[in-house]
Amino acid sequence: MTETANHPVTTSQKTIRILETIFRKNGGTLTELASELGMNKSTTHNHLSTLVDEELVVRDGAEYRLGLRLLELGGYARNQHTLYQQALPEIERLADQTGEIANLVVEEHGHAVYLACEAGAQAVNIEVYPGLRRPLQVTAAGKAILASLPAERIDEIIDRHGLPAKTSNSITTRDELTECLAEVRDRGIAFDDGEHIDGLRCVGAPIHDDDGDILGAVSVSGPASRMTDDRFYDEFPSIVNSTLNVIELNINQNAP
Amino acid sequence: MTETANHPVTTSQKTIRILETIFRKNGGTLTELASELGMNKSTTHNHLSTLVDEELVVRDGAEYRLGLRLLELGGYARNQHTLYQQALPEIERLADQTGEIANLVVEEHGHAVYLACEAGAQAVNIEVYPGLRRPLQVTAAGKAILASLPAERIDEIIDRHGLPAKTSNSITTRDELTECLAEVRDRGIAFDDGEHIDGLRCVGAPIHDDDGDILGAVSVSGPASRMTDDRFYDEFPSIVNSTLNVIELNINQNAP
DNA sequence: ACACCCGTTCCATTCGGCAAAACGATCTTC
DNA sequence: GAAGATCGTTTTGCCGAATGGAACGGGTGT
Repeated sequence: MTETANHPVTTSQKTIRILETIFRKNGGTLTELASELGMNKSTTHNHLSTLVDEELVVRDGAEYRLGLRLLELGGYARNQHTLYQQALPEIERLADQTGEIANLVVEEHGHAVYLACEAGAQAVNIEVYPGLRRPLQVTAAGKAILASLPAERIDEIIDRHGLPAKTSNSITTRDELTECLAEVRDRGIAFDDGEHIDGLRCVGAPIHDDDGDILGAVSVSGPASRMTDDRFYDEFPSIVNSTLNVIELNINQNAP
Repeated sequence: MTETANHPVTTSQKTIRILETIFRKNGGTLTELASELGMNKSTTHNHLSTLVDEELVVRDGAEYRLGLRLLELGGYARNQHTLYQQALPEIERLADQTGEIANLVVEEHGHAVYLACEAGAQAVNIEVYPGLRRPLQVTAAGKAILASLPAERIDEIIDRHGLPAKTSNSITTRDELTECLAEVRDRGIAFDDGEHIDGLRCVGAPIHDDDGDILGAVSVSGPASRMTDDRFYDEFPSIVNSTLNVIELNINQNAP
C-alpha cells in the first residue's frame, strides 16, 4: 500500500528536490542550491531554467523563489475537497466567535494538512498557513482524525513517519497514543496541551459523513494564557462541537 | 530575458505536463492521462508513481488527483509576498464594504495572478480562487498593473502571450491597449466592462511602493445587474481608491 | 583596473528514461 | 460461474539525454 515506486523517475525526483530545497531555504542562488543538494552547477542550472520556463519558479536577479503557479495547482487541489467548500464559512464563524485561530484539517499521506486557517480578532501570529503539514499525533485535529482511523492504517502511518517528539509533552510511544485515542473516541473531542508548541493549546473534533467515514477535523488553537482550564476543557469543546454539528449537517444535506 | 531554456530537462518537463493535465482534466486514470499526453502507459506509470511517492499527487483508487503538497509549496510562495500580508485585511474589508468579490492581484510571468479573492455577502459565485491566472489585459487589476509597466516590458508580455480575446469586448490590438492604458494612468483607476466574462464588471487600481514601483493591484468585481453605471464609475472607484490609500500607507510604514 | 564570484555554455560519457509486449488483477457480461 | 474486456503493473533492451568537468563571460566591489 504505502510502498515506494519500483521504477522512480530519478530526474523528476531531482527537480522536486530542488523545489523542496527552495522551499526550505526560502529561496536561494544557483550555487547555493547546487552545493546544498550536492549537485553539479550545470545540472542545477538546467533544472532551474526548466522550472522557470514552466513557471513553477521565479527568478529575481540571482535569487530563485517558488512561483505562484504552484498556488494555482495547490489552490485547485484544495478546491476539489468538497469538505473545504462546505466547511469554510463555519470555520470563519468559529474564528470570529472564539477570537482565536480556527483550522480545517484533513489527512493526506499520513500528515495533518491544514486546508484553511482563519484568524480571529485576537489571534496570536503563529506561522500557520493553508497547506502546512504537521505530524498527526501532535495536533488536536490530527488526533481527532487518527481516532477515527482503523488500527492497521494507524500502524502504516507510524511505520512511515514514526512518532517524532516536538516538545516534552509530545506523545512518542504507540501505547500512549492508543490510550489517548481511546479517550478521544469517548469524548468526541481531542486536546493538544503544548504537545506541538510549548504554551499553545488546541481543541479539535473529527468530521464524519453519514456513513461514519472520517473526512477531516476542525480545531481551535490559542495561547495557554487565554486558554484557561475552564475554557480549554468546557467552553471551547462545546463551541467546537456545535460548529461540527453544523458542518456535518451541511455535508449530509448537500450530498444525499 | 524571456527566452526559453537552452538545455531543458525534458524528463522533468514531462512530469510537469502530467501535473498540468491532471489539473486541466480535474484528475484522471493512468490510461486517460497517457492517451491525453500521447505517452506510453509504462512511462506515465513511472512518472505517476514517482509523483505519488513525492506526495505531489494523490491516488484514490484508479483516479489520480493533485496533492495538497502543492498547496504547501504554493501557500508558501504566496506568503513570501509581503504585499499579501500587508494588504489582506484591507481586501477583506473591501469585500465586506461592497458585498462583492474583492481581489488582490500581482503580475508573474506576464499573467495576472490572484493572490487573494475574498467574497462579500452577496458575491456571485464565479470560479475564482487564489492562484488563478488570467491574461493581464482582460482584467481591471491586470490593466492597472500594465499601465504602470514600461513599454518594453509590455511588448515582451504581448510577444509571449499575445492578446487573446475572451469576449467581444476584449482588447485585441496593441493600439487599443496603449490608448486604454493612457486613460488608466490619467484616472488612476482601471475598468473591465465585460471584457473577460460577459456581464461581469470590474474596477481596479494599481498599488505602488514609495519608490513608485508597481507591486500589484486591488480590484472589485460584480455582475452588471448590481454594478449600475453610477456605482461602476463613481462609488466603487472611490471605495477602491480609499482601500488603495490604506494599503500603500501600510506598506510604506512597515518598510522604511 | 583587477580580482572574485556567479551564472552560462560546451562536450564526452554513461546512466536511466522510454516503448513494446507480456502479465496480472478486477469488474462486467452472457 | 466462466469468458472476456479493461486497466494497472512488470520486464527487457536500446538509444537518447541527463550529468559533471571545465572553460567562458559578465557583473560587482575594492
